[in-house]
Amino acid sequence: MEKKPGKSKKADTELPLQGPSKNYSFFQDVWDVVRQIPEGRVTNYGAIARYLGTGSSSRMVGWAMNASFTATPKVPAHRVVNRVGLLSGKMHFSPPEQMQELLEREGIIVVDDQVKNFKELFWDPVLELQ
DNA sequence: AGTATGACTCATT
DNA sequence: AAATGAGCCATAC
Repeated sequence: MEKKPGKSKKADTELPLQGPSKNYSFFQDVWDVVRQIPEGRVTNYGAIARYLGTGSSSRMVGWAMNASFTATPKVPAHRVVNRVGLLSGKMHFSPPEQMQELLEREGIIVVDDQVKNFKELFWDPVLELQ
């Protein structure tokens, strides 16, 4: 990935919302949301980011997941996939297959690292959590 | 201190 | 419709 300093589009359409940076509670907030994902359901990074008001910082949700392994109580990080239902974070599990295994244990079908029936299993915190 | 790199996503080409 | 570019911002080097 390249780094580009010049900003051109979309900057003025950004919403101010709450202050995201230097909030260490951001990780905690992410974990709290993830802990509320029901068994057998999944969500994605963008939805969590939107729910927390950080809109376009879905990457940071990924970082929060990366740190979630050390979190207590445990965070069901395996229930967070990318926007098309792909298990993009499986390589970060102890054995990478663990993520799929955990999902299948909850009745979720995974084929080719992708959650089947993703659209119906999708749990949107913005809608479900209010 | 500056560059690079992501468990991402969206708009534009 | 696939590929590219561009924001995002905490860590790593």
